[in-house]
Amino acid sequence: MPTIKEIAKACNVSVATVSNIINHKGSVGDATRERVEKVIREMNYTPNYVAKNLKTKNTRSIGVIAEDMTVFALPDIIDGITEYCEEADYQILLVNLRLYKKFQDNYYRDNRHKEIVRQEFQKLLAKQVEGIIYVAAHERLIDIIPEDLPIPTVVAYGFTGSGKIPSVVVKDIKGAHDLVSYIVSRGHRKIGVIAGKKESIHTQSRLEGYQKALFEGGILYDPDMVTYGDWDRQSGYENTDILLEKGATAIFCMNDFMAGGTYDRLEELGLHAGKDVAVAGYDNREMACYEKPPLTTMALPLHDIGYKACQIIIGILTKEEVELDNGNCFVECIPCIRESVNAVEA
Amino acid sequence: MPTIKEIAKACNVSVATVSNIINHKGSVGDATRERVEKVIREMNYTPNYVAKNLKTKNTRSIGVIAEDMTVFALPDIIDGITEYCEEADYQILLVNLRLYKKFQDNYYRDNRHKEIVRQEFQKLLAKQVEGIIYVAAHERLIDIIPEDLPIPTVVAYGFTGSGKIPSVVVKDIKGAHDLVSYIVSRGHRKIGVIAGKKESIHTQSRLEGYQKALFEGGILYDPDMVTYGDWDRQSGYENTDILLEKGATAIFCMNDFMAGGTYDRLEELGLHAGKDVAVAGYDNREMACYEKPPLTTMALPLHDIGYKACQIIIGILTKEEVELDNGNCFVECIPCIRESVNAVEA
DNA sequence: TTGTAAGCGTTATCAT
DNA sequence: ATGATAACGCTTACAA
Repeated sequence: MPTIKEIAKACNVSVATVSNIINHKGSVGDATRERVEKVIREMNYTPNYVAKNLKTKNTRSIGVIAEDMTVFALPDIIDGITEYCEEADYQILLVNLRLYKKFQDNYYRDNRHKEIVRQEFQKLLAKQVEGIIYVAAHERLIDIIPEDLPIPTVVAYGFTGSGKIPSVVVKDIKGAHDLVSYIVSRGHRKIGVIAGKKESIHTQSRLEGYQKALFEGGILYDPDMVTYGDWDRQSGYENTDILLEKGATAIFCMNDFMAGGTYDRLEELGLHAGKDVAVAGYDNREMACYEKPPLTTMALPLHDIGYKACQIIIGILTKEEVELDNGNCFVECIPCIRESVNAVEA
Repeated sequence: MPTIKEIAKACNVSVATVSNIINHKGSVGDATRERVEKVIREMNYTPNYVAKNLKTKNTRSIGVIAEDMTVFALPDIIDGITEYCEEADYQILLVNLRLYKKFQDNYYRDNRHKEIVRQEFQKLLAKQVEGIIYVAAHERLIDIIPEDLPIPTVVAYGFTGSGKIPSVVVKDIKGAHDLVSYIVSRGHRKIGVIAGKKESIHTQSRLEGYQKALFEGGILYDPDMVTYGDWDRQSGYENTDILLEKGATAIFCMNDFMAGGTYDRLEELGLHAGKDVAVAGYDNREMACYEKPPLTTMALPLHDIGYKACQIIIGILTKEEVELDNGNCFVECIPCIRESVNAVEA
């Protein structure tokens, strides 16, 4: 690969002139410009960005640290990041922590991963990225981001608690609210819920959304109508009976898998989802539209989360900061109304 | 961020000494080493990699060009790449072409994307990556890789045809063979197939595997027993009747979605998959294990494809080249035997 | 054991 | 309009 020096020599001009031509700076005569451009094409010259970056002290690159690429939310979030990067002409340095594979399910309680994260930040810093996006595998409090970083950081799909590090998260309260309001609008008054794990932020927010929707519908909130699962299909299956016994005509499951479990149990009981009992899920996983009947659910705005996170970080870099709500950016879910929530018969 | 010069000054030593200490080279006195290391820690110094890379002319980074991150195969492939990179201490520069979103379904017939690809290779070259992995969204002939690249390239999940650019692909023939052999071993002699699109490499290889398995089982190959779908659930549904009329006791669908369609039709007919008719899929998509009954299928070795691709490219860089079969590396599928293939009654 | 200095491929300042 | 040259932060002969 030729260098700018060789181009200069081949053209009998100085490197400064070649540099000016490449970067459309200064003023150069038309004749020399054409001559140099021709040689550049012929010799297939591309400027060495690492040299350029050293000199200009900007790399136009941002680091993306993913907790685990293979978790369902991540690809879409990263896709959103790459879309914004493409528009803004930034490059991405990708780090995949593979936390699930290394530490299993509750890696985030394992202290070993804190040190790993610290090291990765350091490496990215050494590579001179201009900002870092940390992508969590599921929403929770992310308190392992070094606070004294010389470059901006934002966390996508997780809260930071810190006022200094912006986070981009799902507008879960509104999502659940809208979904349950829809169920109410179909005439249901006895709406059971199969929640996720109690300590999950998703669970707490979605429960709040549920409560708001009930309130607006003038429906008494009965704490006994909410059961807790563990996000797995089996736990949806198991909690269904409890809710049915309490007279629920509709069941709001906090994810699609548990809704699938509810479908299973309903079928066993000779009941039909979307006919005898209304069922709604959350997340809009791939299987949701293949269930019978297709499951009404809330799609997570994953792509937009990534897009926003990137917008925020590049906004900080270019001083065109985007507005935040107390350090957080909330992104709205997209309702997927399908056939599993029947209208209740009068 | 301090530079090596500042560290040197703060320690009253030369930059060479500091450099030697950082890189564990040359010989330095214990006293100075400790003093310098202490200052490095105190001043929170990290070497600037872009300067280092400029000097040493290696970046220990490889470029990964993904046709579209959001396609189901990609995250696992990239996960495999990152795993190997982590072991080998290489970094990843990620480019997401977003081809599906830009050009819809048959983007690869659209000539515009060739120019895009060329440009991305050029950019990566400028960034001084040491190798490039091109990750296709589905297996097919990839003939758009520039041939005269100064760095090694490999394509993952696609064939190159060129002897110069290695490709890593699924051992589809064996996968289909093993799956169909299993069906045969369960006593089936009339095995229909719902293939994918005719021009797809996946379709052709899996058909060959099917034929081999029949041959080994001493079963006549009846071309009328193979129907062609378009990979979508609906086409599985539609082709089921044809096969049933021909007396098939088992149906091999070339992907899980079409197998889902077959389930749907069977249910309508009052038949039970895994009882009245055996059904097998391919790919092991997320929904496969949630079907009723859980679908027997072949898992694609996506993670291994990425891992291998990365191994090959770093192998070339380190001159420890890995062995290839005519420029290709074939990776084996993993059978997922579940409950959809019943034993035929005597 | 430690220091000096050249050089990696650029950009940018200042002359000419 | 063009050219010399210093500088970016580092590594690496080579010298001391």
